[in-house]
Amino acid sequence: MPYDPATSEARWQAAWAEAGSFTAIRDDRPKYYVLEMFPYPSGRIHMGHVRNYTMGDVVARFKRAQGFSVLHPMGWDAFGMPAENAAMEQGGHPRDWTYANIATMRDQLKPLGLSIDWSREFATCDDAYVAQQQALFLDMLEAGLITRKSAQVNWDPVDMTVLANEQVIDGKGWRSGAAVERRELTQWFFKISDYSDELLEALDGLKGWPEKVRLMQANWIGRSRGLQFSFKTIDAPKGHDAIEVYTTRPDTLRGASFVALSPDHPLVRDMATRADIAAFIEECRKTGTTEEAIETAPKLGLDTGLTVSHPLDPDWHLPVWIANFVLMDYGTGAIFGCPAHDERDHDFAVKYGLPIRAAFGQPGMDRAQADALVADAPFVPGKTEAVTYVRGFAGDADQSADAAIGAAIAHAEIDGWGEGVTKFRLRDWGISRQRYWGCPIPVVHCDTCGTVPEAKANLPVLLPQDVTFDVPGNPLDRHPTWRQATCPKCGGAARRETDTMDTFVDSSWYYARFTSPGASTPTTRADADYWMNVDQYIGGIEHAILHLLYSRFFARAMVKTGHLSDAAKEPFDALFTQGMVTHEIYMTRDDRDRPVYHLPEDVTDGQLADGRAVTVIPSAKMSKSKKNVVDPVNIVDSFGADTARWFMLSDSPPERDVEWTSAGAEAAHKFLSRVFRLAEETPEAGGDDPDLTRAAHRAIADVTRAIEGFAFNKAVAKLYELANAVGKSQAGGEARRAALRILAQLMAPMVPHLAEEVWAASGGQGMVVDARWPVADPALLEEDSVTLPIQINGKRRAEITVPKDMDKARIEALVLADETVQRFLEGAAPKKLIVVPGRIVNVVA
RNA sequence: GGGGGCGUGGCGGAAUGGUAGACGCGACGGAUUCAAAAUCCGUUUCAGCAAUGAGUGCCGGUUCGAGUCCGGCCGCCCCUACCA
Repeated sequence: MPYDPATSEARWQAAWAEAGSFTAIRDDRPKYYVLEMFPYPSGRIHMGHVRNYTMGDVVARFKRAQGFSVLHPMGWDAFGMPAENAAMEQGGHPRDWTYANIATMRDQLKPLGLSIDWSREFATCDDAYVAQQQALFLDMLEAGLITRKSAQVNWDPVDMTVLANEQVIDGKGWRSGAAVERRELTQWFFKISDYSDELLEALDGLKGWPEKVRLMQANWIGRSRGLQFSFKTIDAPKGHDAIEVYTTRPDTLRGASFVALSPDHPLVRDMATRADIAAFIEECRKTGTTEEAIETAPKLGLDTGLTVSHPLDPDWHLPVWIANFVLMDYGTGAIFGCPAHDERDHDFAVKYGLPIRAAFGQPGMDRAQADALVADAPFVPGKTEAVTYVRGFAGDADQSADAAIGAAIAHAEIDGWGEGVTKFRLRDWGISRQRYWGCPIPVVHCDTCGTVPEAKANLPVLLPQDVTFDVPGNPLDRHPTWRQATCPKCGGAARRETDTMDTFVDSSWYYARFTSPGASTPTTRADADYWMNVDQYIGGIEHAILHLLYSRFFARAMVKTGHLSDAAKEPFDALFTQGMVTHEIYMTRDDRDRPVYHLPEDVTDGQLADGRAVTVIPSAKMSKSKKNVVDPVNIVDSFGADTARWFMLSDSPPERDVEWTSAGAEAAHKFLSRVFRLAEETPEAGGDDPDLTRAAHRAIADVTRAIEGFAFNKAVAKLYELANAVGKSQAGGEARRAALRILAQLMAPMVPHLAEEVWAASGGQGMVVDARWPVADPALLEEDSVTLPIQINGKRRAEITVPKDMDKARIEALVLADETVQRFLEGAAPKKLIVVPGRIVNVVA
């Protein structure tokens, strides 16, 4: 019987489903919760999904075999823009589009044979999920975790919608192409910044997370210590007696040469009646918000004519400028410029002819030398380096910047003109979206009572079905009746909030919902307490910051609102970030020399069907635009799921990118066919083979260690070795079948269907999915004799094979008697002889 | 600018400070076949017929011994950024 994954994989999947093998149940086994980041239902699964879910499946099946009660669920991150875009482009309704996509993708995912408890499946757009997310929102609102405030947004005047930063391209809306405006809107915010310090401090405890991700989060939270103080203004408009500034470098205060305000600063706004200032603000607005634009934008400034007095010397007056590089939403929107020790300030001072005065110089420099040092370029040494202050005001002249900053803050606090402040880069999380396809924010606006939370009894607030997308703007806004509501407080007429929630909200607590997906509250504590935390979370590095940070915040919010216990405030014990699936890119050029890309399946040996040669561009992430995509469905159809799974795990370490090649896929399939044949064709003759038994137990130890260390590529290599050992062995009958059963068990987490075939063919009891993970016999791991390499002066020159417990003295004697050693020693005695038992011998001549 | 990571055969990649290149791909040779596919058996870091020599981006250091540890360069990749 040939290896026929098409029929056998479906058969085993049915058998597992029948047995309920993957239904997660609370019992007295230790629990293990494996979770892969759930997919967006875009319409088709891609190779990245296959890799992600295969890795999770290896862990889930492995832990299950080791006796854990495993929770391994799947769901859909189902709200979001693409559904609305599809409705706009092709008509139809976002809901229909989404659920149709989910059905398609579920059908594509199931043939992969993942050990998922499908009974827990949900989509974040399900009414039940919306209901509980809204309940959670109300609880958070009550707990003081949510606020409503005015914020600047990117507004697309044509589509009449708010755009995310990444949807603004060159200052234009990505869809409409219209120039994006900045608008002030009142928005809902989660008060994540209340947790800045805690979210930062707790990173240290996340031992199971990659260092890199913890660092990225720490940088994102961005804690800094500095001095906040004000400059007294002279002749400023009413209400602006002082300009508040924040600085992390108060030690350079006496090197200040100007004060600069953000174009959005309140003082600037109040002065916008002046034509030159209004024009300047307009000019700054025009500079795009894209990275390139910011990077290449020249420093622009406008002298307001105002002056301020220096806090250390009231007679010292500094000019007040408006500068395009000062951000309103960091610090106070105003800075003092110290050109001597800041690159931007230096550029600015040179351009506008402002003085450049050094606060410090190289150790030992005097004031003139220090000023000369900074004339052409700023002097910005590390904060721990010793420098000499030539315009200092606190602490010794010779000290590090760190010491001087501390002294400056202390000085300002004692004198009473400033205070030490810790600031964070992390800002509150704005969740209002002026879109239809998201979770409605469950509040109403009442003329009498103001903004009022919807009553829990009235949840869920569901989206209306009768909407169209043929006109720009939010369909909820223009719906004839949906907005009409009753105020839960006074019973009067009220208007429903038409903003929906950012889809990051949906994915910030789905892991908790999986512990009791049908509950009529967000979670049930017994289930959440049993299953949380997620023991192993697996997903892409692209979610290193936002999704994971929001989830950490949400877990804390759920603790505060009683939906999780304190132990779950860090929801993910261990995190693994897997690499991408890449493929070569095949390109030709059209008659106007524009690139034309070709699908891998249309290219054979570097040629198209019509014989034209393609240019091969090095591997990159699979993307539709480059056409370097391989559809998992095609692979599963032609080779079977196990081949796709095996390939995804072999070759490259899981955290690195893996390049999909057709040769590799064929090789994987060839190997699996060979394993299948080995199991089918077990000869009865031959009897025992102690070497094979040893190889099997060696493999148990190695594969177990490799899987535990997320080194799936190494586990695969060890399985090749065991399969090769079986193939070469003369063992027959039960001895051979015993080795094959071990092979089946060890391969089961990776290629579960084939493993069942091999298990059944070699006399395994029941299904391998229910077999307990094998344990290596320590006695079989020990070799009787060892081969010791002999190094002479660190170079390997010979080797000896000795019984494994031979004592050092006898080994030394054997080494010295060795022909090669004698030749190198030329009769002399060795200077030194190092014997590392069981490992190596080194002769120092 | 800031932060992080990585440099090992033709390729993907192995290697608790202890035989560099496991395992796989590719290539080459052979068996089988009328022939091919499939399969099986070999060889495959480089130079050399060989003995042997060289070899983990470059330079230096620590060590009996360095791909691995330390210092300095070079190159590539990723993230992040006018954050005061």
